[in-house]
Amino acid sequence: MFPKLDPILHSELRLAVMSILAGVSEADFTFLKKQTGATSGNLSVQIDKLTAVGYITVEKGFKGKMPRTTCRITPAGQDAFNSYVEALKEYLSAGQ
Amino acid sequence: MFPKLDPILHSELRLAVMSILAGVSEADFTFLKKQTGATSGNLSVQIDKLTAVGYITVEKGFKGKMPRTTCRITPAGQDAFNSYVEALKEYLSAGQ
DNA sequence: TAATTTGGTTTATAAAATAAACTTGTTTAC
DNA sequence: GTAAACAAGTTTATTTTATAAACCAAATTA
Repeated sequence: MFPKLDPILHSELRLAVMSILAGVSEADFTFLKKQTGATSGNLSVQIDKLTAVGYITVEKGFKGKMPRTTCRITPAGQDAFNSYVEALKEYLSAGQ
Repeated sequence: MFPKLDPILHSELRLAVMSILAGVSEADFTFLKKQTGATSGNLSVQIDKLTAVGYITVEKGFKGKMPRTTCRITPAGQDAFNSYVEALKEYLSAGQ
């Protein structure tokens, strides 16, 4: 009845990051930080976790002289996000 | 952009319990255990948490000689559940 | 050149989820 | 009648997580 929710996605900040990345081709660290309102430390940790499971890729480069960390969702990440949305619907459609 | 998700509801088992209780007038411990597939210990703890914040009420009685724990959602619990669903939609509707 | 800001990472702490162990009482088998 | 198994939970302990605090290096500004 209740499908298991992917623990990687069932996290407020990681879900917000994935939600943003699902809608754009790429987003950098500072953009994600502004959009989510997260602290740098928390965002850094959660980006690492999403990278570790292959849901996003991280590219480090420079914008002028300043470091820039660019994130992109992977096909596996898109699939996982879609599945998570479907699974959640089972929970939210109570009593229907 | 991303609303804060109620941490009490953003938990797989508590959300499943609330989802069930949102659809019925009452449900007892063993029913919730079967439907969710949770262990007794975990279910007991999560029911306590939902009770502590006033999202559900618990009534202890007997069915014959056996103890019976009956749970019901409160109006505050219904409101919180509805708000949580709305908040989650903001996260799930990525790129739309 | 000193202070501040940017863009992060690493480490520490607090909170949560979960499972394992235990309790109390009941039913069933011998 | 009593020992074993089961029902319905609770309590406690352990493992993960989430989050914040502290830190760092380089760049910019005063």
